[in-house]
Amino acid sequence: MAEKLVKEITSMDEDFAKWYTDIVTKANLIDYSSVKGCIILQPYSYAIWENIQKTLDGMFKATGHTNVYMPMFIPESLLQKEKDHVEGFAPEVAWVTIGGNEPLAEKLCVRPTSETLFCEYYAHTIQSHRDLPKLCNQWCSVVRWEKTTRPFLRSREFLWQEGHTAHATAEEAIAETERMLDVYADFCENYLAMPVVKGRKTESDKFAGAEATYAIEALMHDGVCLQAGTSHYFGDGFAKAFNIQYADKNNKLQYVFQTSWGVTTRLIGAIIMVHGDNSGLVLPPRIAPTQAVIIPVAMHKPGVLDKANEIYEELKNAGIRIKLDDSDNSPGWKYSEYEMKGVPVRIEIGPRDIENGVVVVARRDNGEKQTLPIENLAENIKALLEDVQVGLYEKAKARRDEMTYAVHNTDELKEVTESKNGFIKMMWCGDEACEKAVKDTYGVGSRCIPFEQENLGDVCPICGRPAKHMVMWGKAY
RNA sequence: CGGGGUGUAGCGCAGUUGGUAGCGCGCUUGCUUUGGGAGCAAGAUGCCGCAGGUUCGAAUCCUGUCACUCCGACCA
Repeated sequence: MAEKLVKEITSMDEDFAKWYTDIVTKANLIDYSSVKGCIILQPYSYAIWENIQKTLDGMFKATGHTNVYMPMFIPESLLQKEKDHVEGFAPEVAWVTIGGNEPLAEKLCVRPTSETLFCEYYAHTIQSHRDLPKLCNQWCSVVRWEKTTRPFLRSREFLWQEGHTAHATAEEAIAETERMLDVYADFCENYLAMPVVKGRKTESDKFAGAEATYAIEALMHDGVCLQAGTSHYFGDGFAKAFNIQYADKNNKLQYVFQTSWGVTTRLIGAIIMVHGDNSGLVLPPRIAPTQAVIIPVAMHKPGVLDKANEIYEELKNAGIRIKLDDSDNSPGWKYSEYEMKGVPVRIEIGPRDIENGVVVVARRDNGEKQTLPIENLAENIKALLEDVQVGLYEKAKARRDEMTYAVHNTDELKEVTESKNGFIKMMWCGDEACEKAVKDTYGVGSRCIPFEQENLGDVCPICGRPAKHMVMWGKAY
């Protein structure tokens, strides 16, 4: 009854946008709230976020960072201290102007990001070179009043983490910026099974107030690019605007050098669009709230539920995030439900299996079914989860590579941009006019200047002047 | 911010020339079922997005408005 299964969600090849919104609602990831662009994270997507949080938080702590919490309100005067920063964010800031029944003397911005708050804090607490480096992180939500919104990818309020650090030297701050980008790339590849391209943003695409912005870029199933995380180097620009100074070893006052870096619940959108298929979500085992689900078949028959519970206990004790669904829905219903929810492994157990001392195991990534002995099941399931994790990464990487096109001249650029989506590698002279021309004429923007450069020619295909970098171009969410 | 689409039961949708609201799924109860979204029976559920207007009478026609959604331009 394959027809009946796919009827539930739109085919990703027919209408990718519809497929995406079908999944976020039908896999019970989100619900829409009554405020545009503000989504309800249902238990299932929040559980994914908690796993992301837990893992990343461990990685931040391992690199010496500590968590803090800043207020969610920023006085207008504080936000305005750094000119580029306020200009970049002003168009999408939400303001609080009334407290209780009284108009406020100074309006308060609902944080779109917390650089200014951290700067105020650092100005208060950094006095000596002994106070450095200052390595802080914050888990919170921020608000950006977006005009067009999409669940996870662009909402008006979203959850994220923002790291903010202050260092004695520029070199140290730059090293921090790069280190945290590496942490993000490591996390995306090893936990989310999502290959990323590390690179630097062009001048026009930098974070408001940054001296340099680094990013990891991922490619979605439809060939559209997604910025999955950013890491910014601020130089001493914010320090000068907020007067963050320390006394160095010679008792001379110096400005600090700062960084910030963040990833958001957008990563959940990325997981959906990198791994999902026409049966629904597909979750990498290392991030899946439920790694394996046990579905008892004919569970009213004697011994079935007992055996299912026995297996449940064994797998749970082995450290597998396991769920036993003994609800009275039919087995077929459950198969579809957990496929929709992307649970990596399904374990079926019925009277026939019990008789033979086996279970039927199906993997979500490729649909393969196999029969495994109940003996040593935990070991086998663990190995299988590992297989799925690696398999998902390999599959995503192969697809990304397949959808990455090296372009050497404008004819090729025209041909590629008119016929397909994907990453486009092409040389660039470094002039913003050429960057804009690519965007205006061919509809693709610069995603980043990858750290891993290739030489695809000596000149910029747009203007013919000497090429400076290979740039990754593409359409983006 | 431009262009389209949609608002009717929890969800998905019908609703004819205007006559006072229906179907499927889901939900509740009971029995039978259970290896790919089970069957039968009996139930419950409506500010027809909101506000005006036309009319004896509006889910239906008119005006306004709000929300959601998709496609573009801009942004995590």
